Amino acid sequence: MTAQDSVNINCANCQIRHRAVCSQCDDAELNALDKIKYYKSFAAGENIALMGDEMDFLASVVNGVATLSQTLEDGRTQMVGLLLPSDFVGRPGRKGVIYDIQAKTDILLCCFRREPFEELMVTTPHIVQRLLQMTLDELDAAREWMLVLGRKTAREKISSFFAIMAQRHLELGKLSPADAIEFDLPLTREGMSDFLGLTLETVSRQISALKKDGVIEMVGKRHVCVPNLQTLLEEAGDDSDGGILS
Amino acid sequence: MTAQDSVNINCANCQIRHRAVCSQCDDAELNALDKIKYYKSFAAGENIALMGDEMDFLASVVNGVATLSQTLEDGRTQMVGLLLPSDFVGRPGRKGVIYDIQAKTDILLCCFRREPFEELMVTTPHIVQRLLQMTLDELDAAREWMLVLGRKTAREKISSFFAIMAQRHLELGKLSPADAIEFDLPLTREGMSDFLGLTLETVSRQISALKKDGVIEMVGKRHVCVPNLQTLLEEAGDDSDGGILS
DNA sequence: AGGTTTCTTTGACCTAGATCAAACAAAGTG
DNA sequence: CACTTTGTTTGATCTAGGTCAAAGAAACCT
Repeated sequence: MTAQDSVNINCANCQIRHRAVCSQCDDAELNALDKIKYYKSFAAGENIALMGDEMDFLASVVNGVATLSQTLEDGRTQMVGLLLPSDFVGRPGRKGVIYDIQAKTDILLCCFRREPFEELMVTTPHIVQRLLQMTLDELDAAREWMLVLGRKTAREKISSFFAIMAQRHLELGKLSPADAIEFDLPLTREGMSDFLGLTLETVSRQISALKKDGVIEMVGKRHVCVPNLQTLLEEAGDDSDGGILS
Repeated sequence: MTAQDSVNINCANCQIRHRAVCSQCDDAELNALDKIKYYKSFAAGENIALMGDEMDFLASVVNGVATLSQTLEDGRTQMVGLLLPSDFVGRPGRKGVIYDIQAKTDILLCCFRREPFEELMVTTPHIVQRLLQMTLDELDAAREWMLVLGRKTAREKISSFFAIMAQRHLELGKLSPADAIEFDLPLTREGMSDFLGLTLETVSRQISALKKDGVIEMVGKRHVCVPNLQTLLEEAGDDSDGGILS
């Protein structure tokens, strides 16, 4: 199932070229990155790395979805990051992995060998600068999520999650904000519960409730339609601006 | 009350010199920073900046404690950052403030004028590199905190908070890990409740419970003594390693 | 010293969401 | 195609932590 082969991408026509860690690089810098990169794919459900592992590469998500999560001894788990296309995987300067990193869909990574990448970081300011921007965005997103986890109700949590997915979709897509937005959920009910600090039963119940109230429509169990983003944002308590989450 | 005057610090004998954003700078770079810096102090309770403000400086906390927090329309608030000495304040590249930043104790900031600082970031890799490290640390801390907010019980939350404060104190101080650790809480019960996603009543009750169970001792309402860090860590559910939080 | 104001503790009660349980639905397997 | 596995929904019940209320206890006035 790992479509590890038949990968045929070059930076010039790469879909994440303008958002990823390489987005501020000039041709020479891109060339240097190209020399140390390789593609690697994982099937849905596969672990990319587990807590305690050593990871000898850093990577950009080209397509697909992965998650970062932490688990307590008794099994309670909290997702702490959702990695979407163009997001960066791994921490420069630290081989040891401190989260479980799991592919939630089939996923393709553009991997950089750690050693040479870290050397490039010293000599190539554009990479460090972009990485800093991306990390600051992730930090803002994490803080936005702390508000959700700490203070929102179950209904607001679910609404916030849908709102983020919808807005992500808006950014990437070509839709106008007034249109209905449709997308597939990248997570199961359990995945959402781990993201939101809820049980999967509560997730299911709240989705049913939002459906009943016409805030969302569902086609099957994974496909969501948001007829009115503003309504959803109000349910999320975000109101005016809408959450950030990079 | 603002001890704005009588500030007499130079980088050579600055207490946060080895941890702050300037810690990797050589003499020339430090000199450049020195030219664009000034000190500014705030009294306990004073707002350093509010959401929506424009901040025309970036800064390092020299001493004292400040918090970042977010508030929903109906007043529910969640603290999303605790700024301690050497921590960086403000986001390079974005003037607009998206959190409320409040001094919780009297605090002294080493401020850099935004424009020249951002120019220095382009020409001085050591600054960007250090800022990236610090931001990655903050991101790890934020993620650690997401686990606390999303999955821990009230008792575990309070224990986690005390554990972090205790460990912070260990790092800075000269104590051996086996000793009893003493420190002052930088937050009121309400402050802790905003940090932990609890009500202040629950915070108070859980502190009483931990006291009764001998996990902590209190002298007055602000001074904490942790006779055995390991016990506290077990209460926090962190067990083995203990939370990160930069 | 008396009087505010701010912070903290404790009690009584209630509710949002967890837990336990069961049925259902879809997808993969031999 | 029956059969297991995995994910989802819904119901019944329970409980951790929230809410409401009131009484301390410091700190800060004047």
